Amino acid sequence: MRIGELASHSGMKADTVRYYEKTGLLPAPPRLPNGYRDYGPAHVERLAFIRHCRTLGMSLDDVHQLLDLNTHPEADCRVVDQLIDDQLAHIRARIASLHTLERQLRTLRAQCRSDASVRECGILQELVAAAHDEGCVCHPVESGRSRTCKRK
Amino acid sequence: MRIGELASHSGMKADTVRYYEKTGLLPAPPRLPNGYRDYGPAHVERLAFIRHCRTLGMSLDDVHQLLDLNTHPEADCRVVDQLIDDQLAHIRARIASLHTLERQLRTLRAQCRSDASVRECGILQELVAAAHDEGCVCHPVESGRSRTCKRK
DNA sequence: AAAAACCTTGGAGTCACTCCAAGGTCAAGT
DNA sequence: ACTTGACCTTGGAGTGACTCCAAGGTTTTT
Repeated sequence: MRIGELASHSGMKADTVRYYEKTGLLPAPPRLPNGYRDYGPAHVERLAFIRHCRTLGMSLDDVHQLLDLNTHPEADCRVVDQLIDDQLAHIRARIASLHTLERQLRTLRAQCRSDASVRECGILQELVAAAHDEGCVCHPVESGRSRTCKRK
Repeated sequence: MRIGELASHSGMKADTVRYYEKTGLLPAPPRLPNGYRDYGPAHVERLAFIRHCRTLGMSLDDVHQLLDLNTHPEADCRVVDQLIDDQLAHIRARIASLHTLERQLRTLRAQCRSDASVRECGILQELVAAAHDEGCVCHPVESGRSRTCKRK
């Protein structure tokens, strides 16, 4: 099996496969007489494993760890456990911060009348006001009273 | 105002400020006789604008566009509008995919008994099963009947 | 026989910084 | 006067996870 076939079989580019080989994630396969890489079922499987972990958001470092664990089956399962827990915590934090961001942008978006020129655009005025440190709609101060971006 | 003062005032590193200058986002300031950069209020303001946009998740390219728009106040406000809309769509897509991911990892995490060795770890078995293309708990096939990762 | 589609390598580019080395400058303390 | 330490300068390399390119070799298809 040549690299292109392996790649398309796994839904990645040949470049990516070569990159994984370079970083040691995928072992170098034997070569055909013409120098082409010649992959077998073990490579397909390992690549599928990597891809699956990647779709779960793991870093290549994480995947590397898991693959190493596979060769030390006597090790403690809690390592795997912890890795997944860390991943989950990371993702939950990201979701929370994206929710905040979405709320901020929604507020900002509501400032625009769309038929105006940039000069009068509520969004830009807000953004500039933020630069003046005057408070803005997207980052309101909870305890303060001046919640708008309009100056003074 | 020297670069360190400007940076700490804006909550970034001096390196970042120099990087912004190199990429043309922040205009190069005059220099003091000793060669140090000498910043004024205009730089503080522009940097605050950049920082605010960055906390809203915009790319430096986006920020660049907005800063350019500021110098063409007769342009159509819809450009700004569209930029924010794109940002919002982007963020919502990310949130959705992270939610999916979280569900997948939660399912995967539930496979582990924690007191076992790696050899018996449900998580690793699932991940390996995925590599066998056998279906797995984290990526169930909706219409199929074999929903578990156990072989056969 | 020619063209298209593959393969090889090495290296550069992406994004938004971050860090480092090697050196220059300046104010405060001993 | 001297040293320490904190700042500043430049250029360049490193990060993650690829992606793209050039320049060449090989295989398959037309």
